[in-house]
Amino acid sequence: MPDTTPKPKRELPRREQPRREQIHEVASRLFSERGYHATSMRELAGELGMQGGSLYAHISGKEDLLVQIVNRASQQFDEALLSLRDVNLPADEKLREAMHRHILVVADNMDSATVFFHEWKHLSPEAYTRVTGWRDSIDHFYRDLVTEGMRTGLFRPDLDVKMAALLILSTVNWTYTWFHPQGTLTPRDVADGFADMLLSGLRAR
Amino acid sequence: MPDTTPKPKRELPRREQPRREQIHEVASRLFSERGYHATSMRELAGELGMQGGSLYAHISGKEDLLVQIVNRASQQFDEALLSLRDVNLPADEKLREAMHRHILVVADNMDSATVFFHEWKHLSPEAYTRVTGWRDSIDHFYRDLVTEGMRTGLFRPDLDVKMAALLILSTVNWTYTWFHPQGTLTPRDVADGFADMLLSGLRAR
DNA sequence: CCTACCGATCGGTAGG
DNA sequence: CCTACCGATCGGTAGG
Repeated sequence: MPDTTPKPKRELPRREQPRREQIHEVASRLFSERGYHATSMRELAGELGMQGGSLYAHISGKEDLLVQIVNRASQQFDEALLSLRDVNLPADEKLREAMHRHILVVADNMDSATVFFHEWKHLSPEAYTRVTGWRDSIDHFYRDLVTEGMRTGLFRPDLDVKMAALLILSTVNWTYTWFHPQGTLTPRDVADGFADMLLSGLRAR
Repeated sequence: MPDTTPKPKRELPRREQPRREQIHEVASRLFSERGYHATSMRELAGELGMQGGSLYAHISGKEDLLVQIVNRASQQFDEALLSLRDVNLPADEKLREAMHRHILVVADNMDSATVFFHEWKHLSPEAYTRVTGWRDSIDHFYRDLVTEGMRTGLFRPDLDVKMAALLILSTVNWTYTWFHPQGTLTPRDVADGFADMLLSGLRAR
């Protein structure tokens, strides 16, 4: 298919993002702060310095925007975690690394992550199914990791795999509610701290 | 003509239940399924078998409904946990009990809990402040619990109190996303399983 | 990207 | 609790 996108009359300065990228970013912020349905296209346009109707020169509709945000978030989780599958690491170190990557994605995309966790249920059936597939694959990743740890003798042999995976997922996902990217704690700090406690337990020896 | 009215998905509102109670219940369900802003007062009225305008004979406005739901949820968390403060139990057993109560509140009010976690940021300043106060007091409760465990030698002496409290809170709060009250796992199962793993760790001895 | 506009629907009210 | 209605605002479109 030929590219029918109209060429801009002049090159934008390099530090300026493409308009679509700006829209994505501002939409993520507004959707996360006010919620998807509570954000009007006119508010979004206003923050971008344009009129409401002008948005539709760049996007096809409001739902399209939500789908984009959620899709890109899923994709980032996917890339971060699934590439770890084949890495040759002991299960405990792999867990630490997975949690770090997982938290990094959340921390680097606090807005999209919030939208992702809050609005994915309200997507159209098609997009909904894709997100459900993502959730399953991430869940599967952590279950496999736990299973491997048990098989290699690094993890307790009596673990409930499903519950252990849920325990891990809870801690990394919930970061979207409290983490402050500008704070003193880095994603590395959080991942290391959480992984240590999860691996060794709170109880004194 | 047969009655084609769709039956309510959960429990049939009991006839002797006050109207306000029914409204609260249905509103919780709709707000949790579709989101607060995406739910119209006419949909809510429809599910209750009345016309849109008739709702206002019972409530003062839509926001009032949200405030009620969030307030009652906060209250239930408060009652469940803060009464544990003065109970004389070793820290590990108290942790298990606190997690059980916490998860029980979520499990018994999946809809309100979802609304609570998703919409509290969108409340009016007054209600927002109250919820923030609740969050702080629950956070405080878990931090005190961890501190006590360290002081009495039951917990590792090198714990980061703040991080440990966040770890615990993550696991109990996140249950609102995956727990199924009709499933085979009971809140007791989840609390015991999670508490065991948190206390003893995933690592083999 | 703007102006001007569409039908639909929103939360809420008046009067019964 | 209903009927009838309000002004406001919604997402989106046409034509430039």
